[in-house]
Amino acid sequence: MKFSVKSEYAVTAVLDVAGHADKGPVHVKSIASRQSIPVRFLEQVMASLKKAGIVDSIRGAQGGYVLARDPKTINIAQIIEAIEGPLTPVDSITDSAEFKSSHVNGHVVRDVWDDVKRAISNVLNGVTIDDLIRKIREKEVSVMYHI
Amino acid sequence: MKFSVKSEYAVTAVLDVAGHADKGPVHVKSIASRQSIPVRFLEQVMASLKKAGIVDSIRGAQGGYVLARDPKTINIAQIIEAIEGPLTPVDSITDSAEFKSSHVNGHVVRDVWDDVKRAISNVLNGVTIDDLIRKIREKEVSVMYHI
DNA sequence: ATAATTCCTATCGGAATAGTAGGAATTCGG
DNA sequence: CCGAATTCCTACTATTCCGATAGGAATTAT
Repeated sequence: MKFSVKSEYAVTAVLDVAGHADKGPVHVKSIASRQSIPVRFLEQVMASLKKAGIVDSIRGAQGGYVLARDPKTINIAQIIEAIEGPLTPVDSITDSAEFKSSHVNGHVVRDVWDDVKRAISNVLNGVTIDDLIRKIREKEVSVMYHI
Repeated sequence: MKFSVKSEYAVTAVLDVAGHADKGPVHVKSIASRQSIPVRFLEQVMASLKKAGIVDSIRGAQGGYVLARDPKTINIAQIIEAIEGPLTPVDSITDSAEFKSSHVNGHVVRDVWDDVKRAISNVLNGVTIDDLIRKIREKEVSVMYHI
């Protein structure tokens, strides 16, 4: 029921990279300072994102990170899975035990849990990085006018 | 993104109590053994459920727990909130900081988070104990025929 | 060569989870 | 009225996870 800060960082970071796609590879330090994320921590996040094939890295001086795919094909579910592992890992604990499915109770409860997961999954799969980038641009424009 | 075992226990226990409503107050020990939950742990769960007004307790010998309300008016969200506190506690961490809403990024991400929470809430609020009891009865019947 | 970067791995403190434990308070049945 | 059965209250503990820090190796542009 809680979202890890790490996932939040991850999405934010991907957005940041996407938003600076024009100016060449984005390095961790600048993402970190723009988004106020601990640099050293963000490094790890980026590593996971890379392993998941969401970003690509360019090593060495003037290196950094770049989106690995079209923002339209990256959704939030993928990012979160990159960080926290499979979103529906067959629910742990009470799973192993068939002896438990003998009390129908447990089974029914787990059905509810599954419904919840499905709901989460739907939301998360329905939002792409591209969607969010657009939203951000809109907001930025409205802020400009506001000044 | 994870559900605590405690919440699972709680729902299961409420179901158990509801399912034995006829035979007078249900005591923790029998719930625990039927549902294979550590007795001492379940005690605490029941205490929370009581505090939340979901069950009532009868103390002393032959005491036990009873549903405090009509099963149709108890939904899963209420039970989980009884255990883990408010389901949407205005999202913590990045909330306090207005300095962070200056990067629009964070804001957009939190919007997604909110959508997820709303989705969870919808599912959980939409399922009552009565619903589950019915489901259980159906399954039990089908099991009977299966024998 | 040097500086800037990603990469790899280890460590750490604090919080949360899941569970255990002791014993007080209440109440029923005999 | 006694004793067994129960809830109640409070503290403790062990393990895991989370957010973060840290050291240094590998890579590469300049």
